[in-house]
Amino acid sequence: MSISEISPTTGGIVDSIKAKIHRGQFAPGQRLIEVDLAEEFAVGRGRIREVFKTLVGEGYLQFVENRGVYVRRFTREEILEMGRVREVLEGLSARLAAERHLSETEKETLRSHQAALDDAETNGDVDRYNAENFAYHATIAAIAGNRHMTDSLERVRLPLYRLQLPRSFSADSMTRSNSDHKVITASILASSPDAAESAMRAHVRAGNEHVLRLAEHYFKNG
Amino acid sequence: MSISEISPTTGGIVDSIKAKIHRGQFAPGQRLIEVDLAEEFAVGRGRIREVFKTLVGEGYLQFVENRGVYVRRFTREEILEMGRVREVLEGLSARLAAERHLSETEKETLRSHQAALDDAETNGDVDRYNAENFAYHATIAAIAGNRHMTDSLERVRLPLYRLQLPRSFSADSMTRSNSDHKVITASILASSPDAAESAMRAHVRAGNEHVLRLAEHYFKNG
DNA sequence: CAAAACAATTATGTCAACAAAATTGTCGAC
DNA sequence: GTCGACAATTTTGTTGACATAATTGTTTTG
Repeated sequence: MSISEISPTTGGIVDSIKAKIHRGQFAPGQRLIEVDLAEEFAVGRGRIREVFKTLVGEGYLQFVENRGVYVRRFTREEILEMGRVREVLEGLSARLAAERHLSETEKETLRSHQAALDDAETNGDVDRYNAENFAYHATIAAIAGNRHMTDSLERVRLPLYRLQLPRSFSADSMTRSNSDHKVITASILASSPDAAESAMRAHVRAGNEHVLRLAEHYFKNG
Repeated sequence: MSISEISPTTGGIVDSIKAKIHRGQFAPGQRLIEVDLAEEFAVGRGRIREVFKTLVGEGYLQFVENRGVYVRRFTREEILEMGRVREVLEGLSARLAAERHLSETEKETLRSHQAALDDAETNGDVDRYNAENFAYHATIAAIAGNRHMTDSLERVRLPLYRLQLPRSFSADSMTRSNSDHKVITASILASSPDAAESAMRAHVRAGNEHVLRLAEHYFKNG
């Protein structure tokens, strides 16, 4: 521990808690205690309270009167609904990326991410494929360059973070997923917005069906 | 003013402030003062502070350190970016509505909204057409029945509230807008998701171009 | 008269203390 | 041993006070 800990900004605490939720360190349904976090970040309870409200507004936490806040937990139906929204937003992401005139470095970045996916696929490395999959979609969104789209996407991606562990690709589904990726990558590089969007939508739609096969205990009320 | 004002819930204050922003009672860029609102709602400053943070998380307010919060104000570029997101989300709304098996009362509701639009159009009543336009899109979203879609839509609709006044239809643009509506209505009633989505997207895209013709002073940094 | 320097006011940032509610733990009746 | 009633503890709700920063108003100076 450093000698004099500087009090972190409110935004810093917000990001820190988000990161813990992303990593699964704060599990869905878990109750967060004001005093514990106040001590951890060395700030007053009021600050933590405000941080909680911000995260409620952003959809990360759920508030219950006189009982505090919980990491938000979704029902299967909610996740399927969010999946449909994600479908069109990821589709837009691919479209916007394809509409832009890509710089040579952007093209190279996209190609390298595709290469990483290909590599993970041929090696049958499911965990690495999963991680690269996240990075690939993030890269396309970054190239698309529409801040409000990425904001909206972040919200409907929330259930993915806690579902990323059960999302284990079989060798078969990994091959199918990556053949989608290849089409999307080629469409973006070829500046074909229509093709990029429809390929991405089909890709996300296929992934959403995975949710139907998950056991009940992953969801709220189960 | 009532004799004894009961202290409202945090959620009630949140909704009340949202409503004032929708109505334009709190104008974009306006600074909101903690003590004033604390007095108005008869609660402590802490409560107002938490309400502010929630509204920041939901995108209604902007926070500046040591200077409080302001009603969020967008640049023209931001509004155009949000317009593209709105395009695909409204498209999804129309698609989902068309995919559902509508009850007879739902069909009747949709038809009556279309009739109201037609009536406003033939009478050349621009203000009423504008109001009915809002109601029409809300009705389709309600029929679609995807809560997360409407949440996402609400966020990207934010600039519309403060732009609804300058959005004055000419007789010509009103006719064009309503001919879009007729296609959308028919597609939903005919259970044609593809047609409904593409018609809605074209409709929103056309409306977004309106933003390009607005004077600079409507936007942030202008 | 304009502009800078200073003072007064206003608004936000932070914390500590107390009240109220919920949760947990303990004990006794059956 | 299980269940309910009661007590102890924990956690959240709310307020007030004080410190700090920003804004406004006033005065002084060139």
